[in-house]
Amino acid sequence: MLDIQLLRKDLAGVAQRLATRGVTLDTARIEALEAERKAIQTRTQDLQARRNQLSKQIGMAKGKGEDASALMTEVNAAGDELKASEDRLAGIQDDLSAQLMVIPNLPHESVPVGKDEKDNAEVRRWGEIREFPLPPRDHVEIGEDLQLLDFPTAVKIATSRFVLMRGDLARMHRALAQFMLDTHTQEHGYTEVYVPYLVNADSMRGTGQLPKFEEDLFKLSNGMYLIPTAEVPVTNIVRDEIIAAELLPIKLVAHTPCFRSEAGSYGKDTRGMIRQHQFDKVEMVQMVRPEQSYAALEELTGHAENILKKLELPYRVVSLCTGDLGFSSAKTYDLEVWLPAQNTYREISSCSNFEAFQARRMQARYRDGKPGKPELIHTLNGSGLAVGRTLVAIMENYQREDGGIDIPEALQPYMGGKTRIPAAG
RNA sequence: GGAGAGAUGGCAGAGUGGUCGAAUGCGCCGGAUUCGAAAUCCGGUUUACAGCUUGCUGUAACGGGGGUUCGAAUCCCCCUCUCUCCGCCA
Repeated sequence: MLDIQLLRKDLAGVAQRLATRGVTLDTARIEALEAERKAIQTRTQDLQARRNQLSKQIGMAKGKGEDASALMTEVNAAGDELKASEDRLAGIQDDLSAQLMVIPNLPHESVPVGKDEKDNAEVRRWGEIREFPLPPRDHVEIGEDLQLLDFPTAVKIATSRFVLMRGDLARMHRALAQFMLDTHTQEHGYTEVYVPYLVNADSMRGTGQLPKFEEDLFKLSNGMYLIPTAEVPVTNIVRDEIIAAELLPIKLVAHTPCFRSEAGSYGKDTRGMIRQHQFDKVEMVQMVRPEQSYAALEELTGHAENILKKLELPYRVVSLCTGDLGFSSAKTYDLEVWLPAQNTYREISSCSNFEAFQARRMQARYRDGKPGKPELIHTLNGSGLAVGRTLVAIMENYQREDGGIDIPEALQPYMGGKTRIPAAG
């Protein structure tokens, strides 16, 4: 959520910055609503003040045993107008806040201006792309040949966009999550948290999934939602809290399943594990002082990169352009891992600074100990990493000509010392 | 699932229709005392929003929503959550 004060002060400027995201702000409507709000609110508060004053006098008069009927007549006379004024004000404020809730964040000045993913700016590359003597096979072929990856059975149990893993592949999937968690907690200073996988609507509003993106979520019959990312439960830990300044920055990491309806992605990535309704992810979240959030974004992105480096997977870092930025984000770096079978880089992590956008929705603030009002914190998060896609990347980059898969050295301790998933015999 | 109790400020906990944003205690901040500290004493200490002379004034908020009333923390209705006992259960 944007700061309403900013919209009042510089509506044209806000509209201009939103235009770089391809969003058109109905400034005339907002201006009209805001003008009416101001008039009605002032009027309402004056009427309330008058009523309070008279009611207090009635109380005092009755306390002294005096007749208060004249006062009561007076306060009754203004009753209808007050009620109408209050109702009108509530209506306008609901309308304004509903509009405010669907306005995306303003891009940071360092974000490249562009229309869509084609305008994203590559920041750096890391790692050497392996040469294959024969055309590299994709993870589906590799996994199915090994009989460790099974899509038809998952479809039978559930529906499409689910997967069943067996044996060493299921184990490597688990090992990856453990490896990531250990790295972030032991080397990067994060505290591991275990969180609910179902959340309420308030939490979804807090991080920005609601009200605008309900169709992307799985909603349960009791009104709760399956989390699309650990960002939701983890970030909402600080909702409605005032944090002591010395506790910042807060750095949390969680491993959770993620559930996405993938509405609107029909026909996209239908093959394999790239786009699933259910996938695991290790997510880093930071809550920081505002002046530190951009340094924190670089740091957090580096933490995600570290995982790829340890696994020796080639990747590149991309700064999303204004048109490709997520709803709540002010700036996002995507990490894209090399997938040899697709002969391209594919997103494996997304690291974002939300500035105060989520904090304002969540009323997540901190206090310095200095006098004055508590201030909104800044929130960040990033995948560290998407576990399923990391598994895909390993399968494809570490595939052997005999059909087996080498296990990256960093992962071997988590696989009981095994160095390879052997070819099917 | 059955029975009961409850939800008030950072915490504990009073308050059952009127000058209550809310006693008291703890905590926290400032000051006094002290060589310094503890103890003690004094003062301060919620948040959001609005208006304008930016420091004041006003409005709202006692789990959430609705209602009664001139006036609601207090009365009524609905919802949510928490706790205790019993049952069931990973």
